Amino acid sequence: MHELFAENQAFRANGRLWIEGPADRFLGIGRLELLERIQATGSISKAAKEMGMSYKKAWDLVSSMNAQARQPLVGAHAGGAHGGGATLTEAGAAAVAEFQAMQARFAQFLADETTRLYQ
Amino acid sequence: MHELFAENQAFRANGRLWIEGPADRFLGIGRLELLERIQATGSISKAAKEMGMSYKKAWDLVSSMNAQARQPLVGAHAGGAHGGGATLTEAGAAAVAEFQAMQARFAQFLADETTRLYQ
DNA sequence: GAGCGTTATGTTTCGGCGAATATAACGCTG
DNA sequence: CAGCGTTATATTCGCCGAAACATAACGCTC
Repeated sequence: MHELFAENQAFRANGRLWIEGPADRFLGIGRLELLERIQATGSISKAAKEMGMSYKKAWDLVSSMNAQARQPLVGAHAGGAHGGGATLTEAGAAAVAEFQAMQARFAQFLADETTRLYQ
Repeated sequence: MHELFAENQAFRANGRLWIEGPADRFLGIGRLELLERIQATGSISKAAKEMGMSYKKAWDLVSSMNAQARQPLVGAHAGGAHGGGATLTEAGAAAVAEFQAMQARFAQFLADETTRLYQ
């Protein structure tokens, strides 16, 4: 394949990976990062702000994930001590861990394919 | 992970794969199909029509690929016997073959990951 | 009970990308 | 030399998905 490319060896394999259900996307790289930041901040709105995403969009994503999973991945409540908050459920933490592992295997796949481009 | 999903086992790993250069995407599943159809029909406009794509978009894609490759992947000429036409160059045929192989490995990766979701 | 920051949800606005349209040139055929 | 189907390229139009905006409710604190 390297024979095909213009001089500099800056070509590489890249891609996107996700898990999808019958109706909708379930988990992808963006949703993963959102879950990670909800875990870190204890808040959907803080997580959204960190990612430069509107609260509404973040909430829609959380809603989609919770609707598709057998158990909700995120637990949230309005009002109270600091206005409310959100936390990852046990199921949410498990989903994060498993999709991180899947992402890691995908990164290795992409690295292998990039290597193969030049061998 | 299966513990997480709602009843029916309709969840699966899915994704997109492509080769990118320093400035732009070089080859993806859409560009691959376009090249295959150019090879089959001998025409950019026929290939575009088969894919429900405007000629302009198809031509832009061909132009992008030709610009990034050391040798053009598609040779085209206007006028003549049947108005003109386009064919895959030797480099184009090689690119198609190699990216098809990469796609096949990716399909296997996705199948493995989908299996893993339920094991 | 007023204030705060959050969750929760609907409505409106906007920008970018693809689609559609337009035009020219090419070179064989009849 | 008129006609055809194609390549080649610029410009305009339209739509849809994302972003922005708006509003309500919640429950703790002071």
